[in-house]
Amino acid sequence: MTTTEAIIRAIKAVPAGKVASYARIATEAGIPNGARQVARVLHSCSEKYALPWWRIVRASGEIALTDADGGLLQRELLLEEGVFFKSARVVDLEQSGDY
DNA sequence: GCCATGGCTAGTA
DNA sequence: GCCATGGCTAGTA
Repeated sequence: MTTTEAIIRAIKAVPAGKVASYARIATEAGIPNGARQVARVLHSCSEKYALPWWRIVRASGEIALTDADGGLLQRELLLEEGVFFKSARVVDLEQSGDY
């Protein structure tokens, strides 16, 4: 299994209504400091592998994408799943983080 | 705001 | 070199 495959599996394992950080996914995939690999996979493989890309946010809970770039859509998708927000672009990790 | 981090890939030799 | 990061620090209010 390649690291990319491991990352894909880790992303798919995040349940609806929850979010995970890039670092968390990287750790799950066995790449302790591989947050940027997760970013790369999301960028290039989301469509092909039907990844729940909207469930991945920054370690702070903040949505990484700009509103114009998809951040607005991400917020909508998360709200539909019942994810709690602390502010417009920041997920409440106490309630909706980890799993 | 800076910069270390790590695997992939386009593009050169 | 790229990438949808992360953690720490300086420096402002």
